Amino acid sequence: MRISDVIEDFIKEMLEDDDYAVIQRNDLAEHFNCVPSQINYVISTRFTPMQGYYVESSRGGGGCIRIKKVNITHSDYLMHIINSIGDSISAKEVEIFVKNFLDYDIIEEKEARLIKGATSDKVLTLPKETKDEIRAKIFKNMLINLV
Amino acid sequence: MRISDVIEDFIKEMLEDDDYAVIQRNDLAEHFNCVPSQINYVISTRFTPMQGYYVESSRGGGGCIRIKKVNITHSDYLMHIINSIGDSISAKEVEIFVKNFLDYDIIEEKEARLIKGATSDKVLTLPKETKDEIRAKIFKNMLINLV
DNA sequence: ACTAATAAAAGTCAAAGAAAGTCAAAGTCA
DNA sequence: TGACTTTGACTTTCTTTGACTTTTATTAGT
Repeated sequence: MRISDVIEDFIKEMLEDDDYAVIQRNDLAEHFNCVPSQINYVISTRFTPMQGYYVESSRGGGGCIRIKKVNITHSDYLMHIINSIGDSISAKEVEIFVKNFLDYDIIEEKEARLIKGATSDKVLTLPKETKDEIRAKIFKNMLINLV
Repeated sequence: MRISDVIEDFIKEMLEDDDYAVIQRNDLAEHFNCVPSQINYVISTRFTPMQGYYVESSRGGGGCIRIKKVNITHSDYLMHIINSIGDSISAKEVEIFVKNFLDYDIIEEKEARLIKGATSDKVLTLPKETKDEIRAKIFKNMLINLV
């Protein structure tokens, strides 16, 4: 298992007990025996606003990073996602969304496979830009049907 | 015995014990003394969705390939449908299929909505022929992932 | 009490490293 | 000879690492 995944899980466990996960970057890095910037990497790839997290931090003595999971209803969350998706989206981005939907129990395994199946690169045999645009339309329209 | 068959058996044995077979391409290749891309060959010829497998992978440090055997329930019927669909299909035809699937309890309401959402005319904003071709690909790939 | 210097955080960014993916040429076998 | 298999060079994606920067708190000197 990747160190990034371990750190991700660690933070998510903290969030199960508490509303906020408050961490000190250097301590956490030392705890997991990695460089401090690895923590930034984890946060910027796994705790983004798109993924439903709110992150604050302060520097200097006693500085720390505060991570909060914003909890809204499933349908609000979906609407928020739908509105935030632009005219174009990559297969990878769809996958990240789907993973989150699964994590939040918004969809089930089978539905996840349907979404990925409908938006996969294999299937959308079109020039790059058209492909990402059509994918965005398909994805959004599927989500609307889940709300 | 071909090396591909040996690798195939090896993976299938893993799947007997576990739900998922998680492999690292390079390790496995080294283990069987072949080039890494041989693993891709095995997967793409013996572990396709049509054959009842679901494969995911991730690149980069710690990357791996996850292979899952999906439980095929209505597979015969679905396979028959998938094979009978040509290279092109209209939205209307998809709807008829979906209605039948619902009648026969092969899919659920939500899944039906996802399929229709992904294949609707308003979403596939492409020239007529391309549209019906892409729709056929999407529809078939969704069905494959439904088994 | 008020600076100035120092220390203690966190942030940034790009290079290096570690996987997996692709594709086409070459080989094999019925 | 045609379909399947093997091979390998090249590509793409993601993670890890580390040097350098910025911000903030603390402390020492007046």
